[in-house]
Amino acid sequence: MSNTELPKTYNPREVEDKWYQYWEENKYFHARLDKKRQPFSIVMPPPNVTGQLHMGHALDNTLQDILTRWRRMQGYNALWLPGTDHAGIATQAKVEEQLQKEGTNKYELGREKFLERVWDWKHQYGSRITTQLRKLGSSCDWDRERFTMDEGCSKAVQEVFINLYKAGLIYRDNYIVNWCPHCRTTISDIEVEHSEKPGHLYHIKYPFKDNPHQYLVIATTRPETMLGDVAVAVHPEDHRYSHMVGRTLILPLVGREIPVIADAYVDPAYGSGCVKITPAHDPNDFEIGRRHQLPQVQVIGKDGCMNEQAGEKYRGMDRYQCRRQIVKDLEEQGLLVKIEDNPHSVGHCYRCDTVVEPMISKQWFVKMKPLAEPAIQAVKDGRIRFIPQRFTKIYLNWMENIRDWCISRQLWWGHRIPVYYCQQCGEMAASKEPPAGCPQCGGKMEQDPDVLDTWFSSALWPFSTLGWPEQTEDLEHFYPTSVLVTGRDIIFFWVARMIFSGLHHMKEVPFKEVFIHGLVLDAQGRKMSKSLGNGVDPLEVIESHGADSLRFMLVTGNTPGNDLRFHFERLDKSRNFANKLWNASRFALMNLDDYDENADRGELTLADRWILSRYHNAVKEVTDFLERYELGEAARVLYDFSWSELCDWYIELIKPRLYGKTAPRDRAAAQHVLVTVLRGTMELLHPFMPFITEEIWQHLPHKGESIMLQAWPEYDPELRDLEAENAMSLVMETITEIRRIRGEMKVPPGKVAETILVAADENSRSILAENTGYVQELAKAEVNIKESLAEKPEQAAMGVARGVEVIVPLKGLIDIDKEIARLKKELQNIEKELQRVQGKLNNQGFLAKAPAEIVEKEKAKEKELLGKQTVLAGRLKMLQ
RNA sequence: GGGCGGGUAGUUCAGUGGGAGAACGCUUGCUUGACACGCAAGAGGUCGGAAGUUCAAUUCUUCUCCCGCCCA
Repeated sequence: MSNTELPKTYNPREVEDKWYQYWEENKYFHARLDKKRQPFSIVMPPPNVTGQLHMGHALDNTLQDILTRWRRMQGYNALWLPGTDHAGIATQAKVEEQLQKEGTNKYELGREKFLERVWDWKHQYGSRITTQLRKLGSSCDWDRERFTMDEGCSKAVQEVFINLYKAGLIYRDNYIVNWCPHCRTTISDIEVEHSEKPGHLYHIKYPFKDNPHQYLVIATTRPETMLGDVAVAVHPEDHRYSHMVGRTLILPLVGREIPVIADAYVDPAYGSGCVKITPAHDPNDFEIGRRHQLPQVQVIGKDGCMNEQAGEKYRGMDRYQCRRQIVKDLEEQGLLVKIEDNPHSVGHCYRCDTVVEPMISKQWFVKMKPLAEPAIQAVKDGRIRFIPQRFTKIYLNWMENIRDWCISRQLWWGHRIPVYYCQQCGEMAASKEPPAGCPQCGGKMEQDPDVLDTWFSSALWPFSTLGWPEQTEDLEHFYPTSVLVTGRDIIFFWVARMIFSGLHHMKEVPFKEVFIHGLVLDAQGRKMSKSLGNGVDPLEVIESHGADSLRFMLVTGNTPGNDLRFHFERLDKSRNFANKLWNASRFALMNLDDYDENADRGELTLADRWILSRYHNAVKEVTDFLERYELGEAARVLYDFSWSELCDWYIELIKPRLYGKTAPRDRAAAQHVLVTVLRGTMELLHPFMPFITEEIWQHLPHKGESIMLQAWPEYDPELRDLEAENAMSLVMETITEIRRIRGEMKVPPGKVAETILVAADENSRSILAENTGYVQELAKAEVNIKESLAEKPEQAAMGVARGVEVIVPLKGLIDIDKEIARLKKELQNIEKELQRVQGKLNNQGFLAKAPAEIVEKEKAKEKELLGKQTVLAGRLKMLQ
């Protein structure tokens, strides 16, 4: 392809799929096990198998891909292991929805047929999200793709369950759990989201049995639960009530006799100081009930409606309908004292937002204390490090206050609990295979109908995906993984559970570092959600702006751990950047027809030495920032370097040489430096923008099959050339000064401006003398350098750059008034600066205590300012 | 109630114990042999408020106000 045929604007759609296919077909993502090389491994947080890519995934996977591509280029044996999650409730709910549309339901189908339907669903949609991850450019090892319900992961789940069961760390108990009446399953404590809701506090009279005219007033937010009351509690030291402890009350509407008990849990200041106790429908009451051996009366059923224990009148009513009825009935009987407004926190199901019903139920739990202990230790002693560090505290605080984990779910889709119950004697046995018969009586055994919490299997992800419980080579080489990248919203759900699981089953941490990122919010700062309809579809963005732009936008202008608002303007910025890179390369290619790497080259010029120095500075900074997980800063360095230094200056500076206005050897040198720096810049940018960098790199002179297999650019201190940087900035500032004067004095763009540069300093003079070409070319100026100038032309505009007087004679063109105004303003600024600097230099404390180099710097600054002031003030005087 | 994050240019956000930055927007001028998704020049900020530490604070400490999140 002829290079000059490259289109003017970069079109990502034409190249992205092509390169992804090329990479994947050539197995460049595949991590061939190589024990000689240092491993770098990441396991991908598995998205829901039937889900769709959202911005959160896009961010999470972009970060992982950047780290993986970078480490791979650095020579690590880099593995990024992808996979999907079976997502119990979510997936089951989708299939149930489907069935409903067909006019049937899972019960009609039966468990087996239903599960077939879910697998069908999984097969139909399971590749959707992985295809979408490819669109993003994810360089994960698809040969090792896993699924939480595949054979290996399922084996790991069974193994873990049985291990924990045998160790006494899994138990079954009748306990108060969170029940979602909509999802019809239990959920764990962290799956309950609390939110403040307007509500009421109802004050109700509970009369004494021995004296119906005497009563206690209790306060409750949920009057419907009174049907399940078994006691009224007061604080033991509450003198108002303590003498009543032991007496009996008659529960209104029900007529049940219930005792007055004393418990320190009661807050005497809340409500009336008397609390009704409903062990079956409140976690705190449950605990009190256990302490006092009270009965448990369950009055709300699994459908969220009142059951037969609620009494004939209320039975079948929905809990809220019942609440209204109870209030009405109490009022009629004169037992309702008052109703107060009382906003309070209500628990909702994280999946469907239904108000959760606390309920007593026989469920499986993981005993957390013994598991949490080592997990706390691993983070405390630094075997696992959180980035940013502040998440350490959040993690520890949660781990230290952890409660047992309810792991059974009343679902069909998931890992079925590997426990069998004897139908005859009730014996219970945990086993991978169905037992032939009861070990006690030989009776028939049946498996527990419930499945495990989805997070139970994802907790094993870092080792189950590497082959555990088999002792595979992958496991040996890649475990523990290097870093886990995930959102701050699943630290508890997932990160914490992987840590204790890894420590318990592998005896080693699952990862050494946890890189936490924030959430992608909409432009107004709201969480993107389906119900709000404010989500931005990454695939649409990729379609319109390209995956590289999306990726670049997601990592720039953001700090680790902080949320990120999605602004389309920022996307444009990234797209413009991609286009800039594209055009810089297009320009390079238009001037490389005769490029020969081994051609006889002229000496490097100042511009060459300068850009090489700046490039190596960028190499160092980018690498350092990546090491520190400052991905946004690394990207910023590359953006600034590419645009401001490489494009705006270097390319402009070498144009005369490329256009053959100087010796051919000079052209060859310019070509060489341009190719070197541009190619290196593409390599540095490749982890961030994999597609466009590959496309450009392939067009540039190169060796090798793909940019992604290139060695990461190495910082060469030999090429850092501070002298060149210094000299170049004098040239650049001089050019800028002339341009400014031209602009302000309205010198026509085409007109060459005669310019006198007066430099008393010999070094400056020689730098300018050697580089007049640059000034002439970029400032369109005819330059005349002088050591001093006795007679300064009156019809001229003037400025100072680094001690060099820049004089542009403008006979007939100059607007003296304008020049005077400008000089005055500049002098004012200088005055202000001088005041600050001299204030410091006159301060004895500063001179005595500040580091010598700082003092020197301030002195140099003062000198420069004074020089500038003298020149400009003199000029002003002359014009006035 | 406890914890965390944020408050910096008109807007969205970086950043820092020693001369306040970017993008977009704005003003002015440019079809300059890569790019108008561009080039050049420019205007614009008491870095939320108060006190303290320091030679020096936008940056560190304390208090305080506002916004957001998490936990109880």
